[in-house]
Amino acid sequence: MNRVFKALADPSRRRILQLLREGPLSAGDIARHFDLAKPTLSGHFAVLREADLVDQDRQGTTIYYRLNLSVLEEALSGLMDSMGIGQGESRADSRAHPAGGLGQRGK
Amino acid sequence: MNRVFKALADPSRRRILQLLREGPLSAGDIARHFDLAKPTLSGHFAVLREADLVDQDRQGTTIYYRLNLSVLEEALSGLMDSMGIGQGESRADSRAHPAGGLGQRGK
DNA sequence: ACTTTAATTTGGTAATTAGCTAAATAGCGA
DNA sequence: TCGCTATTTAGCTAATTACCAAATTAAAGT
Repeated sequence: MNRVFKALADPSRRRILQLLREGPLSAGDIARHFDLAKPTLSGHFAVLREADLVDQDRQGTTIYYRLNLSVLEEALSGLMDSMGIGQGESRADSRAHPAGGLGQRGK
Repeated sequence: MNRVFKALADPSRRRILQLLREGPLSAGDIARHFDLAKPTLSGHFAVLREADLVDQDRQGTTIYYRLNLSVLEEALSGLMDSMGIGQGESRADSRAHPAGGLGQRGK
């Protein structure tokens, strides 16, 4: 879980996860979206894999990465719970935050 | 927003935010919960302040830190949206994640 | 066996980070 | 002003990180 937040700390890695949201992509496909050398990207993939945020899946000579959404969800959900975000009768007199914060979002 | 995720990458800092959830605490109060030197904690406070995750409020000789929940909420919410978490008809054939993910949580 | 293509591993550098001790600053009360 | 308490700033080190170019591995096709 710490690894997940460490992984999320880098903008390139967050970007990779976003790209993967539409479906699996090969390392090369992803690389095309960045201005970084492939080894650099490869390093980012390794971090994401170690955080279990993506799964690898070799197919011939190309390797596909697939988003592991549940791990991300769990980490985020865990943090939110530990912070009392989500449904938490806004604890603490920390100058109550108006409204329209998180909670139940979207349609 | 990048600063927020960078700030969240460190476990001590996440812990500080959690402590602050119950209400404002002085630097010393917080320090008591850790096995770290005060200057080290002070550094963490600075990171949290720069990410705007906490506000400072001097009162005499002691400085109180107060959680800025809305900034955290916005960052998390932003990431979730960009990832399609929350209400997103689980896009991508990425082996649909069973159920009970995030979404609308809590009572 | 050789070549090509896709991606990773290796090895190295510069920048950042987390931690420390010691010194400085800030407010307050005697 | 002196001294006390609370916290930060300064200065340093060790570890980690992001990046790259060059070399290596892996899978296929010729």
